[in-house]
Amino acid sequence: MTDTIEQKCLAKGVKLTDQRRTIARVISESKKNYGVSDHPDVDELYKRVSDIDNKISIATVYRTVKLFEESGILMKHDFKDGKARYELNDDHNHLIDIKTGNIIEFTNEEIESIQKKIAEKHGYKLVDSKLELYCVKDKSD
Amino acid sequence: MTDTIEQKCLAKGVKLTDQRRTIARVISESKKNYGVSDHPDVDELYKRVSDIDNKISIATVYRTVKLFEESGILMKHDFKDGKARYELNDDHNHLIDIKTGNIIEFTNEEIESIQKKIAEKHGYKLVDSKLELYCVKDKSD
DNA sequence: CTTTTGCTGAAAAGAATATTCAATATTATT
DNA sequence: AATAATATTGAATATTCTTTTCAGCAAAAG
Repeated sequence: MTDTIEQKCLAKGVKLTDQRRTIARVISESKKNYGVSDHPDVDELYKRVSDIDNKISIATVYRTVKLFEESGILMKHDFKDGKARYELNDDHNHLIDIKTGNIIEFTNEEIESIQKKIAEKHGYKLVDSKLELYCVKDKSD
Repeated sequence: MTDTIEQKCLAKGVKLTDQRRTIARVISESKKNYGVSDHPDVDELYKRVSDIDNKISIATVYRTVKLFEESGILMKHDFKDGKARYELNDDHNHLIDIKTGNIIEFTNEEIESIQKKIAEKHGYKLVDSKLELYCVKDKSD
């Protein structure tokens, strides 16, 4: 689960070209460089990618995030603002401040285990999940 | 929580015109008429609305679902297929079969209570949440 | 009843994403 | 290594979904 995108591509048989490797690198490093709650949309990814290689087209960025998403490497989010946002699919959840748009990431084993049980109860196997908590700052602070 | 859309609009001060009432009715009745897992997109809503009143424009459908969503009456979903889908905001969750697209609805009090606790732990109050389980049929059946 | 405000339909505009196509790069086959 | 087959890319165009503009109509306020 702590594999790099490159390792995940190898494991899933997704071919990595120079462009894809650059895009993968930008996504991998987005947290490191831009803070914990960084969820770049395609346009933002394109900007960051262009800083490294300005020959890469936005069409390739779209094609690549789609490819990575379909391979289960990336997770696509909406967060109610209309644009797709991408990040590594490492099974964490999001708490979204609906006033400010600020995003806090969290994981919770208890919820994960209940999710699995619910899937099983319906005759399914859980492959992936998405949990978003839309919140406002608590009065009592 | 079992109010009709009309009652919710009244409670929230959203004015109901004939067109909005028709759209509200179509959304309210979508489950009844089309099955439990019915999550119409705007185009589908427009078709159903047109069957009742073919003078209503698609612009009004877009305006109305946006209005209802912003008032917290409707919930907007994505389900990884790129188009917005709307349904009454009654706090249930979704299990999505990633092979067939079939959707099963469920609620779980245990998860709800953990969600509230997580929000509180971060100094927030939970307003709304969205949980999606992406699954495949279990081999053992 | 007149004025103001808001809603609507039709069309146009806008934004996000997907696709076409010729050029280039990669891989497989001799 | 040379050639043939296949896949990927950039640029431009097309498509899809959604929003906005604007003139006419309806509702509410004065």
